[in-house]
Amino acid sequence: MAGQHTLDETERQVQARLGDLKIDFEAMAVTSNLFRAANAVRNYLERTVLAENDLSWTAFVVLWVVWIWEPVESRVIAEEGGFSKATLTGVMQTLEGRGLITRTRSNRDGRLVLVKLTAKGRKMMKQLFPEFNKGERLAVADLKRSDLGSFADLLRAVTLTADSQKTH
Amino acid sequence: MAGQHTLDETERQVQARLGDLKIDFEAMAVTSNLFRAANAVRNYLERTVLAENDLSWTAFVVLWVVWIWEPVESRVIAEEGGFSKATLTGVMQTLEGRGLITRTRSNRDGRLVLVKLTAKGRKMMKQLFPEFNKGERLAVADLKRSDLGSFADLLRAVTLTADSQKTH
DNA sequence: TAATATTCGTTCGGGTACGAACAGTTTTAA
DNA sequence: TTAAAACTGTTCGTACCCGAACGAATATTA
Repeated sequence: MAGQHTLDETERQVQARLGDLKIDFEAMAVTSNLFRAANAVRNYLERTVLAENDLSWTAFVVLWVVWIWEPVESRVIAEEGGFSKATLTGVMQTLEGRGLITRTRSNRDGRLVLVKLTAKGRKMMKQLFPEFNKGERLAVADLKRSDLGSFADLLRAVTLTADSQKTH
Repeated sequence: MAGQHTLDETERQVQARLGDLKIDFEAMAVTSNLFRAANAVRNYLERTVLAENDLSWTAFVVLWVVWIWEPVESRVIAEEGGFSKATLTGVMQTLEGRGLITRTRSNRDGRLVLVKLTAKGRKMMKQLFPEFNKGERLAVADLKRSDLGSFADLLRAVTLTADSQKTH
């Protein structure tokens, strides 16, 4: 997945196809590398820690959000995890079938569904999350420790900007 | 999708569930924000520029790689785009059906498939890519221009580290 | 040369992933 | 109070998305 072509070569090819149209290559490099990085980390964690527990990435995110904030409403899980309600319904059906979470309709507001972990789900997360975090640590192991904070800030800024565009 | 809970609050909840087990919260923040950012940018671009041309994210990536490097072998597209060969086959069938790409078996090596853009595909990319790049520029518009280079470098470093773990 | 191993793209099965349409619930307005 | 509007989670249809198994082609080895 590490692009085998150099950045310079790519820029030349783009310009050859667009004449002298102005392209923001720095922005292009950021988004391109953003997806390479996210994919690489995700694939790595899916193939190691998560595969051992037979969990997909999304299933893990759902379990994580519920683990931290239970009891939690479906809409919060979708928003926190960054996927649609439709996706969430399917994933939660799988997780409920495996006895890892429970869903109950709220008494206070009949539209809401409250999600909790079962004892089995809680036990799994207590063992799984520390291993997952070890994987996260490995993924950033080659970065300078002092860069991590500002790195996270840059990523947060991108998220805010992109999300704000969404509504306009 | 912007997490409505503060980072501090999340850390407290994690520690409450794990006792004094050591967790690398900085690594956690980086990977968590990495996925929020990638998702936010992807959703934004899919709903605006790509939706106008009825293209999925993956379909666009395939078209982009072919546009730049045609004629190009399937395996290169998969590697460059960061998805599996199985995924690629399906997406290319769709794109071929829409008359945007062509696939021909290589004479030199009968295992390889060479992919090219049709005139229609080329015309689409020439109009589409500049718009897509405008979206990329907007996504990083709130970052300091001088930070973009090092930001891309950090992302590249994460990719390299995660990919190298893959083989071990 | 002939058996073996490797590489490539496809197929298959199962699990995401989304927007749109929907039914049920609650809130808002008149 | 009732009609309209807003909100929540599910279903539906379609398109990804992956690992594993596969068949065909090429490379390697003896």
